[in-house]
Amino acid sequence: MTNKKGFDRTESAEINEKTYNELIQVRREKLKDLKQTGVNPFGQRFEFTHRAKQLLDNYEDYEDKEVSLAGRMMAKRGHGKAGFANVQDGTAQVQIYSRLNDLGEEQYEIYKGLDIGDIVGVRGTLFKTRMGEVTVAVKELTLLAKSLRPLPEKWHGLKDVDLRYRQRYLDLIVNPEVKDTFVIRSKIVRAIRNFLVHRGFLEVETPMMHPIAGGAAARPFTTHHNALDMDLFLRIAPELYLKRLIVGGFDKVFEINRNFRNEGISTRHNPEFTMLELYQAYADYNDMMDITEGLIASVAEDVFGEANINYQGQEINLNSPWERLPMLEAVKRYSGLDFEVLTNADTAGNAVKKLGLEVEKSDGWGDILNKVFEEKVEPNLIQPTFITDYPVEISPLAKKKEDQPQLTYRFELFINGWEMANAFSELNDPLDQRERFSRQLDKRKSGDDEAHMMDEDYITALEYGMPPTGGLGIGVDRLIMLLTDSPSIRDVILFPLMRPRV
RNA sequence: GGGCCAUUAGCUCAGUUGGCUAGAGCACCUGACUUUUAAUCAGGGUGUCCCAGGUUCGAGUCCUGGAUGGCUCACCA
Repeated sequence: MTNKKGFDRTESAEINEKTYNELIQVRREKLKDLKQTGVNPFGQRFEFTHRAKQLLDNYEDYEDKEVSLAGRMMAKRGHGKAGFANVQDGTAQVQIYSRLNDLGEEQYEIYKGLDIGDIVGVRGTLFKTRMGEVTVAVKELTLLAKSLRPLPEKWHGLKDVDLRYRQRYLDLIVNPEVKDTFVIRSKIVRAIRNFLVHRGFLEVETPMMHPIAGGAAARPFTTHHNALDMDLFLRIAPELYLKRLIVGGFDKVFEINRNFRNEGISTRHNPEFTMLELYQAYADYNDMMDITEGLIASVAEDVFGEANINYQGQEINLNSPWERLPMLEAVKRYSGLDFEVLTNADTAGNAVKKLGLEVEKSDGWGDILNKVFEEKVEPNLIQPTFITDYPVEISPLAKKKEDQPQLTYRFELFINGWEMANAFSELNDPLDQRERFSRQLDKRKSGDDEAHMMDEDYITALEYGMPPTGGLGIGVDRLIMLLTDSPSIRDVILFPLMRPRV
């Protein structure tokens, strides 16, 4: 502010300053004072000997020894010529005790001027107070970064969910359980990787920008490449690229990465979400059930030490084996309708209308079956359940069953009523695949903009020959919600999509 | 997109049937206090009551429209 040459910047800064509220202005004044006394409010690298959690957990090892640590000041209690404060680093909070006698006039003045939120480095000896709290008696204090804005309230934390998502860094600073959730998220993803790598799967990365959005029924985001003057889609699934790799001779591959779907937002849907997909040559959907069961139970064991979990008050037992229930049987069990008798779209449609469900003219037998399933069966599938043998109309990439060609070797896994995984014996007949894509194109023409596009390049790959293959997709965010007992997908995504603030 | 709900100080929240100059705690400022811990004690209120209209002598409060968010339904994993 004293720089005469920077006239414009100085002036606008001063105008801005007037609009800041008092709390921010006070901190800016302190910043100015610090600079004037020759203290750099935004310091350099600080070498510390310990992290807070180490000191708390192993107090006996460090008692009366000199330690140093760095972190953010989260609370401050003054006592005249001495004071306590809490410093929070990446591991925990530890108390520090600063006395005028130990620090000297100059440093103690700096300490007194510190605000909650400031980032400091301290060096001193470790002791326990009368009340038994592990504390660093500070000998030397270094300001590493001045904080110019007040933190949210110390006792209630930050509750406004809008602010929590938009300013996740504040959420992480003041709500410790949020940090825990994301640490667990990282552990879960690592456990998945370990599980698969140990079983010989190769992690690969396939394109996120697709000329044709395929591998799922969903509306894509569109974008544009300028140099090629080409429209592209953000991927809705990596499936077709991973199967090209199976054609190419990678027998076991997986990818954990983002998919993008241009659809509604809810507590279980974010436009970008993390998907695990894996493919294993010479395997089928039964093998995929074994892998799914093993993977989820083992991840829970790895991260929590047990496979019994509680989600929002609901006990869920992830120990294998899980029920494997053909869709036709599931529908019979929960709706009373027998689709082995209702063998065409008309009779099935009439029966379903009696249940109060709406049927479109374009719906085939399989679409109608699926509607009944979603409406009557899904909400009942709380404990892990594999629903097997999906109708061919809604499974354009799955191999038909040899004995029941209206069905496919496909399953979905349901836990807590949610679809958690989707898998099938992959369709490797290029002629059948072309036929399926054509049916999807018909659906597109009749207004279904989630139906599959024709992918000639993928069919060409199949024409070179793809071994019989089992493929599996698991919604990683939902798995994490379940395992961390989080009610909203936004609680397990660091920066969920939000409308920008005006 | 539909329905319901919310929006008041930096944060967490009160605010009655429409009625004085809009409140509390934390945070912040001044002073006291050298083992406190939601430190304490004395003093200080820092505000576009989400926005724009309207009704009224008078609106944080009632009405209309809008913004943002939450829940929920629809679509989807």
